[in-house]
Amino acid sequence: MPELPEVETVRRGLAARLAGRRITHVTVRRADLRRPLPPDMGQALTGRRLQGFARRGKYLLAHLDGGRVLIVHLGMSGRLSVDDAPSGGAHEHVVLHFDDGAVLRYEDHRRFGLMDLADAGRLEEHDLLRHMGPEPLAPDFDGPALATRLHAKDTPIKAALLDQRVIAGLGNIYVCEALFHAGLSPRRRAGSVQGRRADRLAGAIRDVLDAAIAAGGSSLRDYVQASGELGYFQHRFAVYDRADQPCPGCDCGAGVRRIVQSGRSTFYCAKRQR
DNA sequence: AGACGTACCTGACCGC
DNA sequence: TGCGGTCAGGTACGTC
Repeated sequence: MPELPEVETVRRGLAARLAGRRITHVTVRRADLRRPLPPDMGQALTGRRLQGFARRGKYLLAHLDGGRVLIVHLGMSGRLSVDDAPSGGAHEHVVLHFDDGAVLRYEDHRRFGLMDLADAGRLEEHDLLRHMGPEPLAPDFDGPALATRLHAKDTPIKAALLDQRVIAGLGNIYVCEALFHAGLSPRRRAGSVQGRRADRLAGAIRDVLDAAIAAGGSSLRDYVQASGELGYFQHRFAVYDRADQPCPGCDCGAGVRRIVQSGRSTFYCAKRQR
């Protein structure tokens, strides 16, 4: 689910509501997510103040006073929402209570998400983060930076962009959308995306992510903003989940095509994407 | 190196 | 109404 725009939207919502608040109580109802929660997590969090929220790719990073960082990944169905009373639902796995009465709930019905603790000073060396590729919204991300990552890669560009070591934060939706806006076929060899093609793709990635963040992300099944509101970028998809429908501004007779690459659905327009 | 299948887990949906 | 099959925004592993 949650790809970079959804995690970024949640990050902003949590920062606005919880930065500076102290955690007074932690309830762990299920510790077996994709990997077990750190056994000492409740103890490590209780009494700590949340200094701020950062993001690396699809990972949310909650910085605590005392120099530790709570790392959260939402997997496919993870949801972080604040201010509501705990629902007590079957998939509410972790609940944090704050000194001003706020309640942060982590729900994840598929349990593909994870949480871990790290030292702030060595965050970049953490196993989950150290192999991650560049941030597509960083100021120095551009065509040449992307071209370097793709150089000599003998795999379809679709698969390369899903690889978090190549570029951080993209998932199935935004890869499909960015390739459409760049006019590049998902089947094209990654290594052939150089020069002006790489410029176009880097720009398309940035534009799609910016637009999705501005829309509060894409709500398909599980995703909501930290406030509980839905995102609405799903109404702007050009190709994702639009098989057999016409793509915007295109007179291709066949419409959007769905194929399967490395086991995942890919949506594209065979006329406009080469 | 990379392609591919499989696994993790639950729920929604579709056809019968 | 129920059942089986398929699919889903992610990632990690083993095997060829």
